[in-house]
Amino acid sequence: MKFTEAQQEFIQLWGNFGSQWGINKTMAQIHALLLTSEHALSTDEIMESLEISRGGVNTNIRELIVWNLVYKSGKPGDRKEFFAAEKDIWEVAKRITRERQRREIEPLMHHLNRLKNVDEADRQSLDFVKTVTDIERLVGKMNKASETIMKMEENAFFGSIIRLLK
Amino acid sequence: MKFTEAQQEFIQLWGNFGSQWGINKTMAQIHALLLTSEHALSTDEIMESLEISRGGVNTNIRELIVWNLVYKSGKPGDRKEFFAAEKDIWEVAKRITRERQRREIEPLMHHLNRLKNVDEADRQSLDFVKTVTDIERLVGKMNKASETIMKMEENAFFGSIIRLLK
DNA sequence: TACAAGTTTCAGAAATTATTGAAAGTTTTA
DNA sequence: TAAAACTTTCAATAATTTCTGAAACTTGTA
Repeated sequence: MKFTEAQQEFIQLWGNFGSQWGINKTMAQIHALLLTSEHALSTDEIMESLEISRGGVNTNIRELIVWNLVYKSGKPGDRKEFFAAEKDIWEVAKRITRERQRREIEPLMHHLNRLKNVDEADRQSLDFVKTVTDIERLVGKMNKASETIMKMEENAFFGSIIRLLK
Repeated sequence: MKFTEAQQEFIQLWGNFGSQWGINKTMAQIHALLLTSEHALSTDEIMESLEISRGGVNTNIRELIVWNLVYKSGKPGDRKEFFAAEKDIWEVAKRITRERQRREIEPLMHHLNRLKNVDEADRQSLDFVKTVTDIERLVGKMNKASETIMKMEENAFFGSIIRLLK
């Protein structure tokens, strides 16, 4: 399989997978394209490569920048903006986790916690509070676990460096 | 806050949260309703409670049954079907994990693996293979971690039982 | 300052996804 | 066996999400 062919498949795959998880398909595709591109690309190059409009590229790139997965990268002697993605997958995962934490987990936790103020005079409330509390614990653990994995990987990285230096 | 009020909020919350994660909103709402209902509900009761059509209830309930989160529960002397949800949150999480594993993670892993057959003569391929391999490792670890959490919880449960028996 | 090059925005169009409701199908009862 | 009670399906419709493209805006250049 040629590289460009594999890259195209990867872009497709990432796009579909992303949209199953509530991430805009085009955003995921642009991310995949930049992730597997040797150098930074201009808006026009992205437009051509993925056959999407200028507006689409712009909107999605900006969102990727908010997620801290993509950054602008100027090219000397060119007035256009070029874009490149963070390439370290563990760093990518860390940033996605961080953003979802901020956008989804924290508000969810907050709402769940509020729901525990249910009037305990109601008979069904005891079970309800237990359910809500269990969900809180579950979400909390899941969240902490993904952080832990990323930290472990960091340590593994340093670990191997240190091993090399010995 | 009254129980019914809290329950309604919970249903709303769960529905919105679900749809952010690629789960049909109505399905998540029905799940939330059953999760916090004392006894099994009929199709008509669900229709009324969530103001959705008969078809909608039927389709989504069937999907919840496929996910193994809800089961049919007959009532003696009544011809209607009643539905109830698995209440143990850790069991719920285990079943969701299992289903996503089957539907999403496995196909993703398979595709990623195939992409590693990229022609290494192409210069960019080396980096590409590294990226794909790293994603595979990441997804694998994430997946294993969620299994581990659920197993730990099981052990904690047995652990406390055993402690009680001593 | 005026023009050119590039970026951003956003109203409307298109595509996708979810929902309804009524007809067809199934099961139970008498 | 027929009718009643209930469930399932799915074409049509509605709601939501995404995308386009051209106008407005911004920035750099001469």
